[in-house]
Amino acid sequence: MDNLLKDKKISETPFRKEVLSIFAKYSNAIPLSIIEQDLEQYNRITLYRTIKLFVQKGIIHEITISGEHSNYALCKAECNTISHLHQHIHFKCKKCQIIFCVEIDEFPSIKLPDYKIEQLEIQATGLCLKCNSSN
Amino acid sequence: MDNLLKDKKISETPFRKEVLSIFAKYSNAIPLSIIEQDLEQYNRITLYRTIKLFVQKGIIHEITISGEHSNYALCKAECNTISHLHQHIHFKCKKCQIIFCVEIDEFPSIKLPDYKIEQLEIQATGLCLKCNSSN
DNA sequence: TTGTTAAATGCAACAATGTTGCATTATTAT
DNA sequence: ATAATAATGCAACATTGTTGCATTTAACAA
Repeated sequence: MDNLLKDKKISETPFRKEVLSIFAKYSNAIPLSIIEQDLEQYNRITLYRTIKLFVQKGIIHEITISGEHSNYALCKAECNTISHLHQHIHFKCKKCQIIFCVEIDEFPSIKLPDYKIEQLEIQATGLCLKCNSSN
Repeated sequence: MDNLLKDKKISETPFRKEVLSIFAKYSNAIPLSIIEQDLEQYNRITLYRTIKLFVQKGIIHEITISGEHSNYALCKAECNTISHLHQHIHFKCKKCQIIFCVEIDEFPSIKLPDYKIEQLEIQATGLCLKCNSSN
């Protein structure tokens, strides 16, 4: 985490470090509005550029859910610049509204004759661990 | 198709019928820009309201893919106002760039202990039937 | 440590996307 | 045909995202 920016060969600036620390603080995926809110030195333009760069470099990945703004979450080690391939799904809890990545043991595969499937992205909605148990 | 608007209990207007006919014309999912382009009597505001209404009424569904504008496609019969549950996945071909819904026989299920999964949405990328065979 | 170079930042200005109030027009149901 | 209701489209605005450019900062090498 500390050397993430150096590892990805991009300059370590206070702004980028602050954005990273915000991602680290949350265990779930967050929208730009949360980052904006939490940033000491907030600048809309710099934030857009930072997010774009982080996605490109495989530091974070974008989670898009219909009817919602994009959310972003830190990538695991297996991500790289070219593809964001995950052994996790994106889960949105209907009750607490929180969106997060959930690791799963058996990632499903889909058979589509004559197609070549290179990547799968799975979004699930329902009740998360916490909300499901407190029912 | 002809009675779709009446079935959903919303007024049949020339604008809505034209939007519907554009969806019918394409077999794949389309972004707003395509609809805009194809409409005789285009009005940005009315189009937004129409799309929103169609999604809400289960006439079309939104397909969101990271880094792209939303695409929309006609819903199958099994869709309703409350949930857009599909036995299909959303596929984007990396070569021809076309996004479409593909029916699949065995829709995967995911086991997540202590979670309650209510809906799954699957996006795949790769090569479509056409582009894969012409290689 | 300091100076040089290359990159990041932030302002201004703009482009695109999405929303709302309201008067007008069209559709629906009587 | 007419009254009631809903859809449309304009104006105005809000939000989201982008670009050029001058200034500042970080990285690197002397």
